[in-house]
Amino acid sequence: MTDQPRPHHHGNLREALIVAGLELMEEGGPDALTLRKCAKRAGVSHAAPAHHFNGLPSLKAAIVARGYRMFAQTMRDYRAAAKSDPQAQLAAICDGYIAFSRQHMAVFKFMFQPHDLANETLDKTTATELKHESTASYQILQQACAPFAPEKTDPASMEIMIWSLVHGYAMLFCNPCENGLSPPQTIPDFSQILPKLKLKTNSARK
Amino acid sequence: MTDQPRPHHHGNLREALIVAGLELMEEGGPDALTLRKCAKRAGVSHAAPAHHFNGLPSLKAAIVARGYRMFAQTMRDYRAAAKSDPQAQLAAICDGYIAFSRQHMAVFKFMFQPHDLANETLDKTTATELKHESTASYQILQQACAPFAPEKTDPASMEIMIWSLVHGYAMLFCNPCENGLSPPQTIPDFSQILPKLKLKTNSARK
DNA sequence: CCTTTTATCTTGACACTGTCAAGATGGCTG
DNA sequence: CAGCCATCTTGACAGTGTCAAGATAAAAGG
Repeated sequence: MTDQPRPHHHGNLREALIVAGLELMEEGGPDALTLRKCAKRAGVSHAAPAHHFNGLPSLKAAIVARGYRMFAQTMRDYRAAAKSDPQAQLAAICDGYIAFSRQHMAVFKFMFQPHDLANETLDKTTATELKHESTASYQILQQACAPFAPEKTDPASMEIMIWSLVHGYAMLFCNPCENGLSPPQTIPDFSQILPKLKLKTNSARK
Repeated sequence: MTDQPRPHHHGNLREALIVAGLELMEEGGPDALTLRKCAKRAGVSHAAPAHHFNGLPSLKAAIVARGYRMFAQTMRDYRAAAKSDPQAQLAAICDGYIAFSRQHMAVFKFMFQPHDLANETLDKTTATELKHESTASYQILQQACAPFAPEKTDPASMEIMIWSLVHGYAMLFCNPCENGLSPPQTIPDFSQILPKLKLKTNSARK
């Protein structure tokens, strides 16, 4: 009942601002993300965020980093629930990839939307956070692709092919089908597309 | 010499605003695109654009539409310079796709970045323009993919697979390799990736 | 030729944004 | 207890999109 509205020290403002930003984006699209609105939603003055993020781009980067964390976790969950053979593992990760893009479309769009950030204008915490979470996500995909890289070839080639495929596919659903390169009528399920690659494990013969 | 600065009637303000917007975006990134700056660059008062675009989203949509036009033209040029067999035609279109994404990276990123637009807030001219140019682009890809769709299957399946692949690949280069899902070291050329699909024409046997 | 209409642009204003500077608050270390 | 320092507030500024009202000039109609 002691309703002192603001204890002056929020306690965990940085975190609160990130989740406020996520909420705002899910509710009103990317342009609804605003420093002042985040501050208000966190119950804090309009200039408070400046002490945790060196500007709006840094807050955006932190949100993207948070998105990567959720993204990686989704893929891990799907992977854990699948069989252990390489095909099933890769398919599971792709399913997780696409599932995340549907469930958290706003964040997903925002994550892979090319911002002006990534410059050196980010505060160090956010920059390292972003780097860490994004490489963690990529490594999950990388591990799943490794069994399919033909011997004597750069595994990156296979990674990029699969990554391109699933990412491009996920991106197709991000536009409301009215503008942009909207595909014709119905889009086949990804489970019908991945097998077209006819992937073979490199150690299957051994 | 009769330097009357503004003839009050610009003559072709809509067009001038679009190219101004394209320039601004190439120079300073997506966030540098501003109604007022476009107006100033076109030599016009800050509220003039409102008479040609019903708000900033519409101007953005018009710029995207212009991007699609250049995009389609690039693919047509590449296609025209290639051999006439289906493999070469498809490869050429993919090369054009990727070439455009490199040469006009700012616009390319902007085109495929999910905006809040596409809503019904667009003025009719811009909306139909956008729809027209984007479907024209997709049809080019569609035609090139058609020969490879296995009979008795929905050709959309093959289109989407190839589209996903080339689009995802092109997207990989849009981030300055510091943030986002940056791939490891070196990225193989797309000419090494497309053949992995081992595409066969459906009428080759006939 | 003159008048009326209409498209086009200007001016001014408003609320909102990000960002900076300066001060207030309160927990922490010494 | 004193002082420090991270944290937050207040106030201000330039820049933004958007709206309303008026000015301008080209076109249309007699």
